[in-house]
Amino acid sequence: MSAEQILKVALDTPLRRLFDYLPGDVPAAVGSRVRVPFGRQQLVGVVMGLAEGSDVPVAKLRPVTEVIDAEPLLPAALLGFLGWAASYYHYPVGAVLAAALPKLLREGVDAREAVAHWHATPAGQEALAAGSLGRAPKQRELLALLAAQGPLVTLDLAERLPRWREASRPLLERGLIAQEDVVATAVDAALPARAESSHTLSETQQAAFASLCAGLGQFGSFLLDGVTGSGKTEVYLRLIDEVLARGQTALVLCPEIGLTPQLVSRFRERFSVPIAALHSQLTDRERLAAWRSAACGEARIVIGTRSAVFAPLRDLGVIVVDEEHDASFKQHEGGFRYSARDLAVVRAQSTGVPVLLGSATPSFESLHNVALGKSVRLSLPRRAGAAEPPSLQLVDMRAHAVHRGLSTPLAMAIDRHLADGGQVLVFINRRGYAPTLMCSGCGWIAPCQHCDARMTVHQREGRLSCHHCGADEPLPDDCPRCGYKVKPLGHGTERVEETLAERYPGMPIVRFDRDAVRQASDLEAAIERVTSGEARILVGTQMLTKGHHFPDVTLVAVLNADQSLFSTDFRAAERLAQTIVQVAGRAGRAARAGEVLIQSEFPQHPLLLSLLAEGYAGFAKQALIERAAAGWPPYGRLALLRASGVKPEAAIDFLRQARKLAGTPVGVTLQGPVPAAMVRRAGRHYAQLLVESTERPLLQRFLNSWLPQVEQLESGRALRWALDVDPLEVF
DNA sequence: AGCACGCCGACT
DNA sequence: GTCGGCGTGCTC
Repeated sequence: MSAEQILKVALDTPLRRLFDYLPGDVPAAVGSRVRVPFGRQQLVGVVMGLAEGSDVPVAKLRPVTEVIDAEPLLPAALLGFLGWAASYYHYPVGAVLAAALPKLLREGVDAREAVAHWHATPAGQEALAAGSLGRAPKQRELLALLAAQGPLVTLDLAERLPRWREASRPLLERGLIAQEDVVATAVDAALPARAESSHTLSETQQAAFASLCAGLGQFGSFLLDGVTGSGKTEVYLRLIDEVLARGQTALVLCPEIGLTPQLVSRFRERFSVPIAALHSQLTDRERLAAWRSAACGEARIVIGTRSAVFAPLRDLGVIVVDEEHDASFKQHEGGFRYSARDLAVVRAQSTGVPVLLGSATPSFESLHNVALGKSVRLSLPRRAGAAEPPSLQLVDMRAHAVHRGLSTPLAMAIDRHLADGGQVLVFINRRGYAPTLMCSGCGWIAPCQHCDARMTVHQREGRLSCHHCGADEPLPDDCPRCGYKVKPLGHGTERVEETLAERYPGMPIVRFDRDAVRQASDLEAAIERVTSGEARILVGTQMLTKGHHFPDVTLVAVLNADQSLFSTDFRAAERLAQTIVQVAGRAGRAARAGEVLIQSEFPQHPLLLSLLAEGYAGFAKQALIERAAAGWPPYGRLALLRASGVKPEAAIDFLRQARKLAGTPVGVTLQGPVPAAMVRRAGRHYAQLLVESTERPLLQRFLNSWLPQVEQLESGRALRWALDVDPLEVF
């Protein structure tokens, strides 16, 4: 053992460096949490490394207060992965660790489950032998039980001796029994029984499954490209069963399971092993329990949203990312901005296990990786059973009368499908009654006081609300400028629901949007109304494009496809195509073929034409050629420096100085700074500076040298700024 | 980020 | 006469 070692500790501060500490009385291992003095406070940090010396003068070093974990909390592999994530996203490693750990662990609670064990003390044994406690039968019974069979855990006691807790108190006080916290150690799970499945795999499912099985035990990236209803989940389940049989565990990432408990219940039905679910609706205690369960090897499957990519599974054997195209895998605000999908691939690579990305509408990144040979594409082209794929058709809104947002052909199609007993799904990506409130006299439009945005009309609530900052005010009757009557302009889900209710009196309608569906139970109730056949018309937003199948829906109507057609963002077309294909996939699961009508003012738009003519794959091929020509991702690599300040010019000024610091780097282009698409949001002024490169290493090298300088800028102190590596949106 | 210290207005 | 506003400076 060498001379005293210096501990390199990661702390949850915005400072992008480690802090050096002298060891305390107890040695600390890399990966363990320590409590350390930091200024005037005590913080919990993680030991990232041990060193012989320190660049900091010895006099400034302080000893750690306490070593919290006797064994490393984070195994070396996970710690290395987190460190990689910190460097790739240029975010302080201490803050990355904080994002990866449950709050209670961040605060220093024991990472291991302490289970109370009760036993009879020698004094208790004597008292029992002496026959005392004659007048306290309950106490005597408890003492006898513990003397004969102890130590027993709380759970066992509760089972064997109801109301034992009361009896335990006097015994405890008199020292006749004692309680000892025993910490649960690693669980060595027995190999589970093979899961039974009533499904027979189709030929293509079988082929995909076979390829995946052959890939187990080593890194490999697979794209499971299957249309809605083609049975992707069944392939996941089979693969995971295989992994479990090898004594390994599985990590499944999916978008927003809080609102979609179906996936978790499907896993629970299939597998007998413990499953931990990690999502945003857990309490701190539940999150800690799930984390512990994964860490000790008890949970064999972890299913979770974005942040579950950091879950500490033991013997990880496979990572599955369901709906990998989904934007919710990218954290794009707040602190640590990362892509859980991309990190899943990195984690799989460093762990040496396969990663399976599934989607009916793969992200362009994933398609590109297939083209580069970095990923293997497994296609499930056919729907399970005999169902026909839905037919997509455009409705030219300029060529037909449009009444309250519904064109005549669309309205007639709805009539027809309802008359035939089908269900109709109406998709409009806008909640509220109308996106605008306008004065019919002077043209005044209700603005948000804090954003460069219009207030959305919520008629039923009688409110105006801003969907960007949450501002909320009463709905006025008259124009505040000229006093003339105001009226809602445009259509949202609430208004479409009203229109349909008037057109089809008595026809039950369900609305799916954030206003109508606030929690999981609302969603389940709404889905139940649809699947039971009670509801005939579904109106909703994005919420309708995710996860749920409505087999009796025979018509899908897309009301406003045009919004994204002319967006300045390079990813808008990809998004629109994914949305249309996903919502179209909700229909016609059963014997009846689904019909999909898309209203557009621009039916000649190349994007829509290629999507209709060649489907998502053909559209993607075309759009990828355009991306390549423009140098956008996945061909180029981006980072976006965003800044916001209360003063209008502060953000731009800061970014100008940041750009000046950059000089003229090789292989890297800077664009801007420019005001953000929405300059003012929630009272702050936003601007951004785009950094582009054709090569990821060049971009990384530049950021490594540039960011420390940006950090030193005086002008950055008074405002908020953040770097977004691989941003999803660049407007 | 916290959490100090540090100098100028309205209150018991 | 104090309580407290948030400006700037530091944290191994």
